[in-house]
Amino acid sequence: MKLIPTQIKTKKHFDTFLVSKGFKKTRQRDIIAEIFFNGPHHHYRIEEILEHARKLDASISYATVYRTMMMFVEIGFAQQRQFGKGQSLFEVQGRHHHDHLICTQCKKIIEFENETIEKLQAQVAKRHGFKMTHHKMELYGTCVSCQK
Amino acid sequence: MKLIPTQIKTKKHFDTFLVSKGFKKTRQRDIIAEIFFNGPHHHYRIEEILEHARKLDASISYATVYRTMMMFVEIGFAQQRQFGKGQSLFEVQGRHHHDHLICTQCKKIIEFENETIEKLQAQVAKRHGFKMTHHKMELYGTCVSCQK
DNA sequence: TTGTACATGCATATTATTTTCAAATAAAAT
DNA sequence: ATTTTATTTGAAAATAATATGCATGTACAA
Ligand SMILES: [Mn+2]
Ligand SMILES: [Mn+2]
Ligand SMILES: [Zn+2]
Ligand SMILES: [Zn+2]
Repeated sequence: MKLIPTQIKTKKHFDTFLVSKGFKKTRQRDIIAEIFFNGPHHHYRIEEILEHARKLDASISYATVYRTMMMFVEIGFAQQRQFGKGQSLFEVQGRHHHDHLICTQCKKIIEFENETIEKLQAQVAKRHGFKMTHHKMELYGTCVSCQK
Repeated sequence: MKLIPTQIKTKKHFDTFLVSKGFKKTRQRDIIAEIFFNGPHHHYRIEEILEHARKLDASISYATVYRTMMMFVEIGFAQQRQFGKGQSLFEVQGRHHHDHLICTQCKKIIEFENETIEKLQAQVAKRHGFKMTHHKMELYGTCVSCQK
């Protein structure tokens, strides 16, 4: 069993993708990709990308951010996640698989990996005859700072 | 460490609850509770309850089913779940804790428990200083029959 | 019975997402 | 550089799920 280390998707990859598939490089896509791929954290709402984008170009619309994020997902450059209710969050594709710890108070998100749990999940699926494609594991609670 | 076996909530409990809290016993609540607590499976959409309810009383409204299900959740008689997108599913509260295997093809839901995974999840949370309140674990894939 | 607070049904509001379409524009063709 | 064209955009509207306001109806206590 070998693991091909999945390449982390970057803005440069996206630029290349656009050209190679005959899509157009636009000011809007450039700004959105810059924020999404090189921004300070890993879990963006469409609204947050929009806010940041508008600081660079006040005319950018929600629809364009929406469509660009959907394109990222479509072409495998982003993962779309739903934690609880509320809006979807998007994160860059290609980093190591991980799950999430979520503070219900301050909404802080901590990523973690646990190989043992992953193996047990695969076992459970197999035991029920499932061909597992993916899973979702979220641990909810209060983070250290919110406990004070 | 002892476990007080949580009592499975029943329609009878609900009837008692209504009386004890001064809420009214109505034809609508009776029908909805009957379907929810004594129906043939464990994961109901509001729309499904509504359909069944209307066979017994054609005038029952979506709003009433909605509010009744919300009441069940509010008073701890139901759990509300969101698998992927789409509508919420509701299941009776008080059965043993479990997680879910979901067939992405036929939407079949299989429940499972895995004590080892639960312990490891608690460990992960603790290691990050989290006071974990609950978690969500869903394994997605194709079930036996859908693999043929 | 009758009074009244609670519950219901209908309509409408919210929230997040998705699509439509005329106008704008990137990139190819002159 | 100018024209052509197909793609992309922004604004608005459509959709989908959830949630609420309000006039009317009803359970149930008096
Ligand atoms: Mn993440
Ligand atoms: Mn279940
Ligand atoms: Zn916190
Ligand atoms: Zn299936």
